[in-house]
Amino acid sequence: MAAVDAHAEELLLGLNDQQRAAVVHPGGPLLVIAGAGSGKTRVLTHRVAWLVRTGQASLGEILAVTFTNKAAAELRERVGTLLGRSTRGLWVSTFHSACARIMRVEAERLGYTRQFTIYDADDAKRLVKRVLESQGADTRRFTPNAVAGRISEHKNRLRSVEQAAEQAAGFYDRTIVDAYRGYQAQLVANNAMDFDDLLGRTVDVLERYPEVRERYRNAFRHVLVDEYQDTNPAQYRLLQLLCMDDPMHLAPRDAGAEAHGADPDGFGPLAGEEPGHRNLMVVGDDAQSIYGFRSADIRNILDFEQDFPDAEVIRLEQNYRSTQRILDTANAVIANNRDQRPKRLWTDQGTGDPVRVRALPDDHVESRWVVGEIERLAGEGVPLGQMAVLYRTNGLSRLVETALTQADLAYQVIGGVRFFDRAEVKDALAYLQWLLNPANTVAFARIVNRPRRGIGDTTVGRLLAHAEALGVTPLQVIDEPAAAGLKTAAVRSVGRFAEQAAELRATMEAGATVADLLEAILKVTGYRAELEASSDPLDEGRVENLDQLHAFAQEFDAEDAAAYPDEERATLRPLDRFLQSTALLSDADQAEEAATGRVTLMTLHNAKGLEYDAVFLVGCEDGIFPHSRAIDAGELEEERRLCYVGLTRARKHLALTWARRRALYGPPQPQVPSRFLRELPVESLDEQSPEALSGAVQPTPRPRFERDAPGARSGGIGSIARGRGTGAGRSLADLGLRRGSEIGSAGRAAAADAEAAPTFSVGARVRHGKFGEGDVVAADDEVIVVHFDDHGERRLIAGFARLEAV
DNA sequence: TTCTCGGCTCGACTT
DNA sequence: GAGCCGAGAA
Repeated sequence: MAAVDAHAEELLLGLNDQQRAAVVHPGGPLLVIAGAGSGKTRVLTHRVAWLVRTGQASLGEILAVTFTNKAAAELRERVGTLLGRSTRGLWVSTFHSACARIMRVEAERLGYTRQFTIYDADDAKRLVKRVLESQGADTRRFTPNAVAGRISEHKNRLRSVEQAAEQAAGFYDRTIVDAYRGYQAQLVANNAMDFDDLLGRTVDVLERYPEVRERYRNAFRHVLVDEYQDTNPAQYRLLQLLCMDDPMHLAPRDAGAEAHGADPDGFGPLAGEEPGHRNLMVVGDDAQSIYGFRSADIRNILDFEQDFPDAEVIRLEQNYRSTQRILDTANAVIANNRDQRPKRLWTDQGTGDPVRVRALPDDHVESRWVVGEIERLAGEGVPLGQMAVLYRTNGLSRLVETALTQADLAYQVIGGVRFFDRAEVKDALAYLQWLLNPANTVAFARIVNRPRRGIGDTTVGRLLAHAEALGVTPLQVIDEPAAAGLKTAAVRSVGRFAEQAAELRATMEAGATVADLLEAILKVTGYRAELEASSDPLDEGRVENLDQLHAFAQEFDAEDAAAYPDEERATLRPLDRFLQSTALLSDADQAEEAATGRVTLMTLHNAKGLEYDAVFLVGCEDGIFPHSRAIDAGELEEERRLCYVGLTRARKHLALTWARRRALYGPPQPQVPSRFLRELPVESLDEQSPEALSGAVQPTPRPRFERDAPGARSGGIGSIARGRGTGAGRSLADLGLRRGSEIGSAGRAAAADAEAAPTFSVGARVRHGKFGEGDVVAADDEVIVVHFDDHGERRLIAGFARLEAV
């Protein structure tokens, strides 16, 4: 280690032994298991500052990866404070932002231009839909949403189209692979990358081009990763490529037995050895791994020592946030998980108030109770900005918002419909995207008839087909619309659009600022005028949103003009950077600091990494939390970790509520308390809580088998049973199910493999979470009865009784 | 051919 | 409550 002067020693003041050990770690792979509230951000910031101050690395040689842009900004600021100087040159960003930045430089090697567009989930879905339609797939069975999800999973596991095709068995998988192939081709043709591509293509470019790999391996002498428990296989591979010895001979996670690097193009391994710096420090908590649905792999953190030989492991187990009662509660819940690293969190913050559980008669009363408690705590001096209401799904925020409004309390909602996801904002951004990247057909299709210009789906289809046939962009087609086979009316409409596009392109080429270009779009197209002339009261809000976007663009222009010129700036326009930053902003990035004096409402996922004096966890009902689809898919451990995340956000006050009746979609339904409530340790709860738990634990008796009159109860058992009857005589075993199989995981696997999947219906009802003891579900002509076992898990206990002539 | 309207279905978490 | 589809009007 370099000489440690007194100046550097200062950085170690106030750290506990474990934190200090992590900060001064001499080098090589390091895993810091950081329990909730154990000061991991401190460790990360001090580590970066330590590396710089002891001369082990300059700022420009450090890459720090965080989970959100906001966390990145915070990290950067705190490092700046510690060092007492500018942090220019330090790479601190999300995986996606870092990859986007690399791809802006390297994209041309892979057949994209530097102006490539980043597709968000919505854009991706639209493109998937178009591909499915063009391939003649049944989009009712293969919904764009589900298919996009499967494609995303392939990509996050770094499976190429070819690899996915090799593994595909059965009609279902093959349809997915066909969609994957078509979708990927369209992305390239559109000069666009989706979120997964940002990671995957960066891995590609590093694997295929030794000189590129060498450049980035040398550039980052130290790599630090926050929230490591939520990294996916693609991110894991990226870290291998950046840090480890001979990365081309290491097997990526989940790629099967074959080692990577055998590239058909002959790129790949260097002839000689590639020694890596191996300075990889990862920080995380396996108990807080909650992004499995995004293909995060908890094995990354559980298997770190095997993956990175002679790694050092440091545990941070002292919690500086919560009272002992809150920690006991969280510890008791997470103890029900099997797959985890054992740890004992402790605190010296004192016992604290008991945790409270309340059962309320319905969702309205629940909201009012929570708001009443917020008022009470506010009266005791807890600032509103130090209180949060958390829930599993965004839909639960509405009633709490209403109650807060009635009580005249200020609040902010994080998440829900993102600002950048609003239709009018996306329209405006799509204009910008298309002006910059005319190959972007998703943006083109979005804006060509918005505002209405008399260019309908038929015309758009012809234009796109014509462009594809010629191998040109839509921009090159609209100037001669007659060539695409359009009639006079459509020709005139498209002609007007072409004139507007030409005018806007001229404005862009003349070097207009982003804000001015945006303004030109809204004016030239008549977009704003139409909204302003509208009688729809919602359109007023839309105009406001566009004004807000304009203000955002102005702010961007000002900051961008003042920024330090570097290599990236030399080759990219401000508009490029603007679109990139808007594409990668997330909900959590909008969260304002607590000091703003407003109650915060958000999902449990968005609450990761935050803390509040008082936390209310509402909607603790089976089917909501844990979510019915998670129960169905056998993802209870992840739901439990989500619960752990929620509980550990609280410093002093923690309350959990459930409603006996709740109207979520449609009329109010009776609810059952969350199974997680039963895992809370009674010793930590107040005296009223047990009552709230004993409420309705007994399963409600239900008819064992009912067959409704057609249409009497949509989604009911009757509707599932109707219309089946092919594949007679199949047993549970034929369906890949056994007595005691968990509904959903096995059922889904069976459905995926079976050629006869269209008639497979186990879980159709289960997935909606509205079934109970004694319910009957039909699988082809088999009938399966649902029972609760001792653990309260829903399982298939018996499969019998041929269902004849339904 | 485009647009509007009523009836239908379908509902997680997110870079 | 929002998005999609088909029917019918412009």
